[in-house]
Amino acid sequence: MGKLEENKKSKRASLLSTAYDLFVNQGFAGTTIADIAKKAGLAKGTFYLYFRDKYDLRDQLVARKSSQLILEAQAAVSLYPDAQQGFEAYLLSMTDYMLNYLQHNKHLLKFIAKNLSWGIFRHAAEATGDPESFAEIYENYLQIMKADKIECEQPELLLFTLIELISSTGYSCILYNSPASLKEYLPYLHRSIHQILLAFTHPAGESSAD
Amino acid sequence: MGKLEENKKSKRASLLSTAYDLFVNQGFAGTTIADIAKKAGLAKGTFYLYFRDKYDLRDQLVARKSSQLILEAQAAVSLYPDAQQGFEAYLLSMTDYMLNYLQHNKHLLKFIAKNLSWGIFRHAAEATGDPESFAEIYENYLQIMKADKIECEQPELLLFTLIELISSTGYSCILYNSPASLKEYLPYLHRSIHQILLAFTHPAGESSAD
Amino acid sequence: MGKLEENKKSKRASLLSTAYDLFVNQGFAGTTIADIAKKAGLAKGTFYLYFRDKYDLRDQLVARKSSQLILEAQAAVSLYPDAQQGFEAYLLSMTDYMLNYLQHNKHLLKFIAKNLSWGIFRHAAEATGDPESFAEIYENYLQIMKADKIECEQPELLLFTLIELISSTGYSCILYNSPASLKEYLPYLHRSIHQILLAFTHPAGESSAD
Amino acid sequence: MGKLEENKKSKRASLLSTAYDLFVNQGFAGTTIADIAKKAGLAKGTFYLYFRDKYDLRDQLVARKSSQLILEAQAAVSLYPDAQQGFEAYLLSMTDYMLNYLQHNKHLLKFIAKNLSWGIFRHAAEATGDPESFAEIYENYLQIMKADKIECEQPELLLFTLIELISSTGYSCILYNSPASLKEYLPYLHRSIHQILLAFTHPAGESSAD
DNA sequence: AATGAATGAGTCTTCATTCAT
DNA sequence: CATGAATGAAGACTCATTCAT
Repeated sequence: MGKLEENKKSKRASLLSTAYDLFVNQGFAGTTIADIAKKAGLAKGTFYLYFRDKYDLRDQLVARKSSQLILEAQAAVSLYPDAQQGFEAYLLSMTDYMLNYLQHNKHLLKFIAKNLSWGIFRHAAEATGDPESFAEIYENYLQIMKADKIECEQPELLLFTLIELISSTGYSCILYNSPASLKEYLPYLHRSIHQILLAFTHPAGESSAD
Repeated sequence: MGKLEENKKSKRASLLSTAYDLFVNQGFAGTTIADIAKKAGLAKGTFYLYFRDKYDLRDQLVARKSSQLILEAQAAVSLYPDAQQGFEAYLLSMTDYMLNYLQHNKHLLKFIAKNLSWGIFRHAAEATGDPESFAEIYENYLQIMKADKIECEQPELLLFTLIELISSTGYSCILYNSPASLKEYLPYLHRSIHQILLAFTHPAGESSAD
Repeated sequence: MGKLEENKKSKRASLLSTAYDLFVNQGFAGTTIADIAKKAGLAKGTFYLYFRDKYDLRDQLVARKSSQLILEAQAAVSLYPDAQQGFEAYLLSMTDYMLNYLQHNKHLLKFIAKNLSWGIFRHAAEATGDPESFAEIYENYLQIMKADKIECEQPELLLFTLIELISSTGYSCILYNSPASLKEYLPYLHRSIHQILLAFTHPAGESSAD
Repeated sequence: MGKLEENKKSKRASLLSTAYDLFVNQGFAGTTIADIAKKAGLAKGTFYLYFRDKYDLRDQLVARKSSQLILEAQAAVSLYPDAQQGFEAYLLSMTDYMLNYLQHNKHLLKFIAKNLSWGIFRHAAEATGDPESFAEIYENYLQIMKADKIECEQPELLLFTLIELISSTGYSCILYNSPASLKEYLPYLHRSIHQILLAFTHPAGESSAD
């Protein structure tokens, strides 16, 4: 019983991770269900016991991988002394960590960026095997904001703005080196993030910036 | 001779506009070369006389449509009294115009956003039937900046940053109403743009902002 | 024990009637074992405890439904004053009753007609849950013939001829209105039946017809 | 040009005859498009250039084969001295010829009988490569009737009745020997045909029979 | 230059059946 | 007896691309 449940879970996980490998190496369109099933050591028909279709699998994967990346970044960054300096330092460290990671995993970047959208992210993150992911990410984020005594009326919109900016500019710089390499662009991205923070927050003890 | 040249041009244009209609209504994957050729009144094989393949066509189309939208926005906005107030006012007007337009042309938004990248944009814009488009857009932009006596070391990076931010957040708000509707998000987008400007420019007679 | 036996019987019956509903509504090929089992509240594997395969089920069903229709017709018709007038009147009433019924149950017609054959009919009718059906039908038929003092050397061949004629022409008229509607064709069918009777029987006190 | 047209026609014919062989030997469901194409020496995709789908092919085939059988029978029978004796003799000869033929081509019988219906017959026969077939058959039939000076108000319904009776009883007798072998049943079928003729016709110089 | 018939690899999906629990 | 997860063969159909005409 417990055995069976576990078995199912492991098969699902196997399918998921196998598919990820293939998507990332051969592209979404270039990967067939047969490929996935075969490499996962399952029958093709079994695939459809776990996912409605190829697209269902993709969306779950995008949300899952995005969450993982952010969570990993949060975990790694929490150890940086720099990142302890406050909310902004934390955000910049996160940005650097993630973009650096993506620069070394261009396939992941391609996969995520082409398919990610805030909606899918929230929805799928909630509807999936890791329903806690998004909540966890958001909790961490709020907590650090609070620890720094930052007032922000729309923390979600701020996060959204940052994620969209970072991922879309990162996509272009890393994948096409256009209009600049990541290295060249990063300072400007940092400054932009700094400024956007000002647009959304009332730093402790001050009135609205600008 | 001139006739023949014209003939070719008109066929190419026909293919392009037909393909756009179909991509926008049935999606890229849902549109076949046969569909395009038939609707354009040409034989399937003829398609390959004008485009290397389906992807070539798409990329040219994305660049073309993006340019058109921006050029149209520039033209329209140049008539606004508001937009005459300076560089920032101009950018905000442009933003409003384009997002409003996209909100009423969601298919265009979908098509552009999924496939647009700064690289493709620059490259294809240059390599295409309207080779002047990108240059023209950029010229206008620089001119207005100059007219407002704004100093900016990296005007291209600024433009890039703005376009990426606007299009990626717009995509989510318009198409998914997530995390907020466009109407709700717009004030924050405006503020973000304002702040990003500060990050990139030295307004006349001042030292670096922040 | 008796309980258990009953249980099995009821499951079998449930499978049978569920399958019939589905076959009739979605067609034989359009119905899966999974559909049947699910709707019957049983597991897929259980199906195979009761039927050898999908075809076994179908054949049993065809025979069962055909028998039911004829038995029902016999029962209904036995109450008609008309049908008391003799063997021919009885056959014509039966014909009308059945064709009328099938006209209002086209799905049944389709299902039966496509799959019925005298062989399956006899065999399956005997091998099935209602092994008496065919015998019962045939008994009734013989009895009425006898009551009318009709001599017939090959009553089974007569019945066969009539059933085949009625069902195949009925199929076409009802389902396709081709070459005529049932209403238009019925008079001719009646006449044909009348004539076929003459071909097979020696009405009391006469020598061979024609 | 003429070459190409011919080429297409021969491919279509090849597909048709190949499919027939396979359907008849492996059954309709047991034959795949791949089988057909391969055996016809064409690519799988080519099949779909000539037929909408498997069912389209089947229907055309059924109509074609039925027509061929009848036309062949008409041609063969026209040489019989017996068949010159009049309309009834002609019909009986036709019946014998066709049933005899089918007894030696049980696969054809199976294929035709399971799928034939008067509607498909007329429609497909008209819509197909041999648009004259049905018309031709019917012409012959009318002509012989006329030559024998037979009056018949509904010649089409008569033909329909006969075809349905002959094919459905033949099916059972030949394929299942049930309720009798063809040999045993044939005399009764003859008598039935004779009688049905009487039901539909006013033989020259007489009033309605019976 | 233009055509469109031909290709055939590739796609997703279905489903009867088995078997470990 | 009953289950339903797993199977995997099988199938129909698509379509970007090529090439002989």
